[in-house]
Amino acid sequence: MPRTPREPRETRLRQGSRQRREHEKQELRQAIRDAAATLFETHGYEGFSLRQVAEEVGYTPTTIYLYFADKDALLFEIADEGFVRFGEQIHTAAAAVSNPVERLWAIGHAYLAFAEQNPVYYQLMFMQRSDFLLAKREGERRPRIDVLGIVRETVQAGMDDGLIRPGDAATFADGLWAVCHGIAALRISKLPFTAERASAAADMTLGAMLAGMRPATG
Amino acid sequence: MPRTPREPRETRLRQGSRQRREHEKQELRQAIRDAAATLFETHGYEGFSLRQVAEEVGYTPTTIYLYFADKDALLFEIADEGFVRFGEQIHTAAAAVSNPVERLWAIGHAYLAFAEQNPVYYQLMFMQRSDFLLAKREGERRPRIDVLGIVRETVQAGMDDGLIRPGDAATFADGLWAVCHGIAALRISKLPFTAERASAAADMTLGAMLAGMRPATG
DNA sequence: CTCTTTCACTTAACAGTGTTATTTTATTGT
DNA sequence: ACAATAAAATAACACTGTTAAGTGAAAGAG
Repeated sequence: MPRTPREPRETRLRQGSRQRREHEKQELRQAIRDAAATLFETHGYEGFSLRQVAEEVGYTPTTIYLYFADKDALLFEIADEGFVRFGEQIHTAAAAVSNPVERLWAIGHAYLAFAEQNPVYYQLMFMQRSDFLLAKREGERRPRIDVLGIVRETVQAGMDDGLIRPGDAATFADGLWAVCHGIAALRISKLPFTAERASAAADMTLGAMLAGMRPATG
Repeated sequence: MPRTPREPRETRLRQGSRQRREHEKQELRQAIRDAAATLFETHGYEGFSLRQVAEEVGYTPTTIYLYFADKDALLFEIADEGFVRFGEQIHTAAAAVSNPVERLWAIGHAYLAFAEQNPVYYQLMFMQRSDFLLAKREGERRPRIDVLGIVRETVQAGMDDGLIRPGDAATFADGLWAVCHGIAALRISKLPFTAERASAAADMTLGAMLAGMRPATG
């Protein structure tokens, strides 16, 4: 039989109560986060309001500040969820293909698919608040997502394999990112850029770029 | 001697007065427009406020509404000035080169130069309020600027000359626009995308694209 | 079981924003 | 000098994010 601590029952009760309260707090925090996410997705960046979130979740606006530092912090958490989803999709798409050039193609299309399927999130993450892209979370050092890193490594692999003309892999990666971002951004902006047109432009552009990146003796 | 009209002096005075008043009105309108433009350029899209414009120009906020329908109308006029400046720069750059492929290169660099030199305007015109791009002004039918048209025609000319692989000129144009917009947008977003890096990416990307667009037997 | 402290939450308020209806002021026409 | 007209200002509404102060209930200590 183990020795009984000094105040076994009381402390246990105390801790249980604390735990329960903490749990409830996290639950409300999650509820706010969820309400904010859906409200953001329907109303968009400009129409997103803290007060509406409070209304939706059934509390006064000031209560939000007990769980989030300010509007930006809440917005950042929404973006952060988008970043992990984005990262997963890019990663699985990249992992499915071994040939570096084909992998670049797959990454590009996964990128554009995310933008097409989550336009409001893409807008937040890469257009209105691209500063979030580099913002490090509490404690973490490196930013949440590193698409550019994956692309750069893949380009480098292609160069090593002789599939891509030698050069600065980082610059190639920048260019590929710019191409994808450009198509995604034009598609999302309310220009007469239909899904078909964007898709055609993407295939053409990525194709031309990857073709242009081939070694001279191709 | 010509016959005197019924009320020569009075009507002339009347007209003069009216003209003067109308002139003053246009002057104030212009003053508002100018103040708005500079204020917009310093404070950016999000920090741009009608009330600050009124303050700057020395009137109450409501007076602005006697000259502009609403904030959007004022913003549109600012954007519109940007569009004409942009159009001029693109046009002169395009006119300086005859070879279609070289002209595409020149247009691309003129595009990026404008974005680099007028980031706040570019942001308004092509990022935050790209809907202005298609909005037709009072009376005019077609939208203010048609970069895509120039690019498309140049691509078509390149195809006709056998310098560009046959295909859909519109899709090629879309792709080239996307590339430029992507680089400009990434550059403007506060990412660690220095001017040199953007320039290198631009040269590489446009180069690869134009190379990839060459006929097969190149 | 009572008292005190702690904590979640609300109320009230401030400083802004765009926008509208109403009222004052100045200018013009008769 | 007086009436019509146009320009500008006041006051107000409905919002926004955010902060300081107050309230009420639960938790901890004696």
